Amino acid sequence: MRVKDENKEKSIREKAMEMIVQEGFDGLSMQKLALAAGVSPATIYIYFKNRADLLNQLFNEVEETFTKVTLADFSPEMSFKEGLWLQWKNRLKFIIDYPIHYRFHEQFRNSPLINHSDIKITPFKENMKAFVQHAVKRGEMQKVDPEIYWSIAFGTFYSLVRFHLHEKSMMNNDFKLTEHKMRQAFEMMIKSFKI
Amino acid sequence: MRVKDENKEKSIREKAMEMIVQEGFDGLSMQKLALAAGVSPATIYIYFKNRADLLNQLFNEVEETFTKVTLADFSPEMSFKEGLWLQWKNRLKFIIDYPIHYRFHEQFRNSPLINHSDIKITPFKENMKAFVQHAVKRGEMQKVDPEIYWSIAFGTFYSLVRFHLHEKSMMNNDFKLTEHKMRQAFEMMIKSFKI
DNA sequence: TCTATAAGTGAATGAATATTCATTTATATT
DNA sequence: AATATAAATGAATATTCATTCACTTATAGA
Repeated sequence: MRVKDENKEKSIREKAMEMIVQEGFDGLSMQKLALAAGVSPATIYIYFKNRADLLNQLFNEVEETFTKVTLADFSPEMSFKEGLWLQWKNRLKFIIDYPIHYRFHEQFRNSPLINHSDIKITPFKENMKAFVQHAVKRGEMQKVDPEIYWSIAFGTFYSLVRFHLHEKSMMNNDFKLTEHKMRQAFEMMIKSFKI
Repeated sequence: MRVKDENKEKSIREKAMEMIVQEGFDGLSMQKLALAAGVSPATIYIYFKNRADLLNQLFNEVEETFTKVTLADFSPEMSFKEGLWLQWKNRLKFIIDYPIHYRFHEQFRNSPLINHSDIKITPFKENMKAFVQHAVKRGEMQKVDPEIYWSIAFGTFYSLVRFHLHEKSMMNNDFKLTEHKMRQAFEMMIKSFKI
């Protein structure tokens, strides 16, 4: 039998994400996508059940990559400060290495599509839960509702990223959120957790 | 001459926002909108130049309301802590009083449409700039790049809101981010600014 | 080399899309 | 009451849409 050309699927996935990032969800039509990916419209339906399935698969792909990058070198036993800083660095790495993934993800999670989608659960939450439990046990932080320290630790980070994305264009490669500035923000933020 | 029926425009605006919040940008078609608003498709084009103009006008309307609510009772001369807390309360009020506006705004600002739109400048930034200048002069906070304290102060807030929106449904009226919990997060967050 | 089979296709389908236009309707002014 | 005028309309237009289908192509195993 004829063998599957993996470049085809990859091309479809890549172009789809690019189109969505550049033109939004209503900018993605199957025919335009097929054209951009150098493929027949019908071919898309070999790899994806339909348009919604394509979007869901893209989202899951992004989540997978995100989890992989973010958890690199991370261990729940790390000290609170060290672990959080690694998370910041990893997340920034993801944003820089996969800018289109990142923008697609931001767009998707703020859209109502997220409700209709069947998203896989990432191993992420459990990891972070254990991380905090260790930190509390060691007395490195107060015991408060998880959403509170989450919000301080990552809300600050993403807001910082956002500021840099809005001023300059990440796409034009002038996305320079220096480690120095990140560290400065981090050192201030981390004071929140002083007991 | 025949007089303009203001209910018609209001209905179009409201239904459009609802549809976008519920189904996303590609869920908004002019014909469905006309049907929902109880109006002929052609009527929409009396009030809006085209689809893009409609979206932009909606966004500007939201920004206007947002600015009004957020700056209520606010003065740049307030102490840093007091002023920030008022901002948190005002922003929460906006989210609770105008849930659809809020969700529309979140969706819009994360979409590529934001680049093509001609958005009016809000009096917001200048207000906040003055606010921080006063605080620095009074020695209530360190002098750092604005994006840093912005990120800590509001990144934390919006992240907290987001947590509550994802768990429960704001639409179902069980959006209960209590002032107590907000205050708890605020007290931790504000420690970042201790000199 | 032949064959079975899944990959891949271009053209077609009917539904939905944004926008326009000739026409009707309501009202402020005369 | 008559008129001028802009609001409002329903139907029509030409595109574009997601998806399907009958067909062709490539290749693994015989």
